[in-house]
Amino acid sequence: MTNAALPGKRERTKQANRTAILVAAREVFAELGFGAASVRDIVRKTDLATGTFYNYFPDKESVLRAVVEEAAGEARVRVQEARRNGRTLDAFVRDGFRAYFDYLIEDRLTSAMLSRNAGTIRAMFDEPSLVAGVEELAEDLRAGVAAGLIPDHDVEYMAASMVGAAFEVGARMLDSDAPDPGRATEFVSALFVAGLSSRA
Amino acid sequence: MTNAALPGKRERTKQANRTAILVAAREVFAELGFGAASVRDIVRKTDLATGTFYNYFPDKESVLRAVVEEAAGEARVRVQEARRNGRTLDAFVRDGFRAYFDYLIEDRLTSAMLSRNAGTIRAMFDEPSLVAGVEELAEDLRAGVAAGLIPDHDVEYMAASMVGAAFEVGARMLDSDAPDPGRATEFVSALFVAGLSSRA
DNA sequence: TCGAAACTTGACGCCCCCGTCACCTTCTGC
DNA sequence: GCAGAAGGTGACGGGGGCGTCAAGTTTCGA
Repeated sequence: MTNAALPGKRERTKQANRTAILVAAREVFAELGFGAASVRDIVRKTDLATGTFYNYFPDKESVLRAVVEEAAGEARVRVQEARRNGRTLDAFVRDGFRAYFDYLIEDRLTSAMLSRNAGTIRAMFDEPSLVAGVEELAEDLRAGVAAGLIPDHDVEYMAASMVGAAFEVGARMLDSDAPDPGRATEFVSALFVAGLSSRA
Repeated sequence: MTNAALPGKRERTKQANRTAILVAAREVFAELGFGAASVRDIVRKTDLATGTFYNYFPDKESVLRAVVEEAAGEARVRVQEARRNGRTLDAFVRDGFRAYFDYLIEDRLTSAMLSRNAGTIRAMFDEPSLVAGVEELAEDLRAGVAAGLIPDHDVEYMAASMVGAAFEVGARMLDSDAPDPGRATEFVSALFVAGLSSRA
């Protein structure tokens, strides 16, 4: 009866518990918002006991950190990979937005949790980059500028406006009955390709 | 000794208390976030007693409603007025953004409170318009389209991306040591004027 | 097979918040 | 100047969260 993975039961349970907490936390934070959520709310969505929670995380905030790290990490990786392949301004912009919108749709719960708590996350992790990936976009933009792909304008504001627009348009897209990432991508891409290239 | 306003003392005190609660609440919500804030946190910032709070508002949520209504109302009025005067696409866009960025700087505490709790507010008032004024912008854009001022594209996404970009760029602007609304306005305006007019 | 180590459990003590309400102070109109 | 109304006050009962820890259960390795 050892049709399980290689690691011993001990290890597997640990992993499962940790994951259960993370999953429950994501739900709770999405529904109630971080501030209103309690450790007990999370534990209740789990079949663990209160005490067990504290074997895995010292407090509510740490769980948020873990949840956000996981989620934002995934989103950023995808978007960044998509962008890396762009050989033209158009591709760079379009592929990045597309990856982002696709992710929003793929993991609605996580994106709901992130947008619900964006303000808190911003305030908590003083690297605002973590939340929105603004800093990384800025990096990529700088690289693009250096490569002559992108006109040299205020990169900070460029990144900020792209992230802001994507966030808000993404929220609208998710609100609709039949989210269409293609349309969202098309809209935002056209906007920025024109807006960025036409600068004096 | 009646050098006060016309209304009786009773009335004046009522007004003062209500305002004191609103002011305290704004601070508390900005610092702690709505979810983590308690009615007592608010009351403590005031020289009123717990019971008094409940003479003015039935609960925490109502205060948030009042605070947001006040704040968002002010911001929207300004932005809308600025936009109304725009006779060209350029003026419409530029004046609106300028009014928004000016307001951010003028009332930092309120804007901090709004951005800190944007997610909660969105979730709480199902009219997302209240928060961001997206709907109103969309209205204005529609009017602009009808008047031939603005090219006819997806107005919803147009509004969403403008609001999102303004929000994010505004946040960046406030982060800097010497916030420059002129620069922010210039950047975002150029982006959207180009982006919006160049559509096929 | 068995004993020790690893982990889980949930009750416990402490703390704080909620909304109320009987009592007191202040204002107002006569 | 006074009586009654309006409004302020803060202690109170009830509820629930927090983090801990002694006792119980499971896993592991020899």
